[in-house]
Amino acid sequence: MATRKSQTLELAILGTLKEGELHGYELRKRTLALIGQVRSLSYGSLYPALRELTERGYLEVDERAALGVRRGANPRARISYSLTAAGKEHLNTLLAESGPKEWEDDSFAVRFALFSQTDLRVRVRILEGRHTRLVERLETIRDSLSRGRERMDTWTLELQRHGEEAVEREVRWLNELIDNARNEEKEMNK
Amino acid sequence: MATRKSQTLELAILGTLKEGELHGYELRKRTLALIGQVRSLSYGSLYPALRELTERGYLEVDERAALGVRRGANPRARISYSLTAAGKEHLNTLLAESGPKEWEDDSFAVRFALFSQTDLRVRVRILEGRHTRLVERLETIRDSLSRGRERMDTWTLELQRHGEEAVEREVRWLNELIDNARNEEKEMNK
DNA sequence: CCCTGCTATATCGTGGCGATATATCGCATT
DNA sequence: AATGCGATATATCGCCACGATATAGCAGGG
Repeated sequence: MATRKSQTLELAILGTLKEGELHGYELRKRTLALIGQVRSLSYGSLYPALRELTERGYLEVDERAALGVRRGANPRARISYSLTAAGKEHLNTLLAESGPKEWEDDSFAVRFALFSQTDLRVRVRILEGRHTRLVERLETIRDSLSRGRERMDTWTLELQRHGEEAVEREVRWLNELIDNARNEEKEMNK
Repeated sequence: MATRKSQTLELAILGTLKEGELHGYELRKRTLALIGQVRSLSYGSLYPALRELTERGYLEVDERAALGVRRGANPRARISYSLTAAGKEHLNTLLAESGPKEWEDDSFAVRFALFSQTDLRVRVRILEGRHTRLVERLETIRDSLSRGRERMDTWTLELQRHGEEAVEREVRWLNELIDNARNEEKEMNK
């Protein structure tokens, strides 16, 4: 069954917190700066996630500030969160993964944004996986385009054509990144 | 407070059904063929939506088949849905709208896919709105890129740069479409 | 000096996704 | 002829994450 709760959000939070302690509001801004183009992040997801991560022992909160808020003293009192030792460990575990989930749209963006914290070999595997995933998608689109060439509506066709080009662009982009990463790998082995 | 239930899904269903009656399974395939690159559509959303649209009087079902299924006779018995008169009217109402909602990612894709059923003037308004929306997004990205030029992580920067180019591409695409539509408008007024 | 907008926390309703269940049909494989 | 897989077809269920909403202090511009 495994936690169906998106590890993506979990990873985004832990990865952002790697730099140092932050309060919720600032954390959200930073995370959105990382991946705001692709994902959204509302407080309705953030705060419950923070609470859960704290319960699991991956985060610790600034207790004094927290008490202040609970007493209703000041709604602007910042509650700072920071990674515990277990949290750092868990973050590294997540950063080492490179399964099929990692190359879906949402997850990939987060993984990519955290590449500077990611091992070179894992990086390459993720890029390659994403590449394969997109090539599959290209095939699907092209099948659909050639099968329904005449049956299909002009605008639907145009939309798919535009989508196809967008995927092609991303594939080319990935090719460059993979090349660079492979060269970097060779440099290291010298 | 006004149906918070995404009109997008509603419109996608009604728009697909415009062509003629369909059963759920086929309806899902067709709709995904239209906008599958951008949106997803699970049965967990589709069937409840079909039920609700039927209750609101916009759809009618093939009763005999429906009874057959309800009796558990044949789980593969097709239940066909078709637009009622009220449904067609409602579809036209939705197709005439061109508010700020219509140029968000999800909604725009659906509206675009249904352009052949959409009035030329509404088409232009939606394209222009989408254009404005994307230019805004470009500004946000560029701000973020120039503000944090040195502060930001290499990979985050690279991700945003790539995102920026994707948006630029879509803006150029829209420019072409808007030009074409404007010319078409002139042709008509001659 | 007010009032708009930003900082900052938090919860609530619910829509839609992904998983799951069930069962039939067609086609290939042995 | 049996087996078995994948596609067809319907439907529900748990629950996560979004968007809305509430509250309130603070800063700054007009």
